[in-house]
Amino acid sequence: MKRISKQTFLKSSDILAKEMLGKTLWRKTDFGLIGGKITETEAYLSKNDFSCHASTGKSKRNESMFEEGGISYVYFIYGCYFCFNIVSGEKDSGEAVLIRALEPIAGTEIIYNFRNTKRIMDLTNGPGKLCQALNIDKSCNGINLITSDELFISEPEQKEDFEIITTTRIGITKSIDLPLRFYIKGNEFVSKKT
DNA sequence: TTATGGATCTTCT
DNA sequence: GAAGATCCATAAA
Repeated sequence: MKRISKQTFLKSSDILAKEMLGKTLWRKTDFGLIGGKITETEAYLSKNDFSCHASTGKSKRNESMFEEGGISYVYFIYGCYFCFNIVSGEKDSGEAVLIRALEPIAGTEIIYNFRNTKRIMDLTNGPGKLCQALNIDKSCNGINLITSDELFISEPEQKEDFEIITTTRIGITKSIDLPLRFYIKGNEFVSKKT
């Protein structure tokens, strides 16, 4: 399978967020390889975006967000869940793309091991859910998504055309008016429509 | 079918 | 000590 070039990840997060739609996210587990098509993303910008974790400066928690594009940023939230981000832009810019939803395309039976639901729709349609589904935790923070075999991204097997819906982000309390959430039109594996 | 609140931990103030 | 880029069970209508 064909990996994404490093140049792609060096773009700014609002552009990268749209380009990640339709790409495939892979995760190696003890039970086999899991793959999913990225159906929903959100961009977090380095400037004038106060809901971005990097907006308050570098800290122990968000330091991998300041790496250069192509590194993973995983953090723990609300006491129970992880969220998975792809760092974008140049080193020290402090921006990232949050992956909010996937469509399972490989190793679906393995995902059922990690997720306690029977409905395929509920396996990966949310940031916390897809981290459970792919067994992503804090140990996945700071992984190089271009070179790693544990966690990486590839071009889809078949190119397909789809329309991108642009809307506002979910679950934040600052900079809520910015149109930085993107998803594939008509796809059922998104966390929320409209 | 929609609305609400609890779970539960890391980080920063 | 409080807030947070969430999820799910339970309650109400």
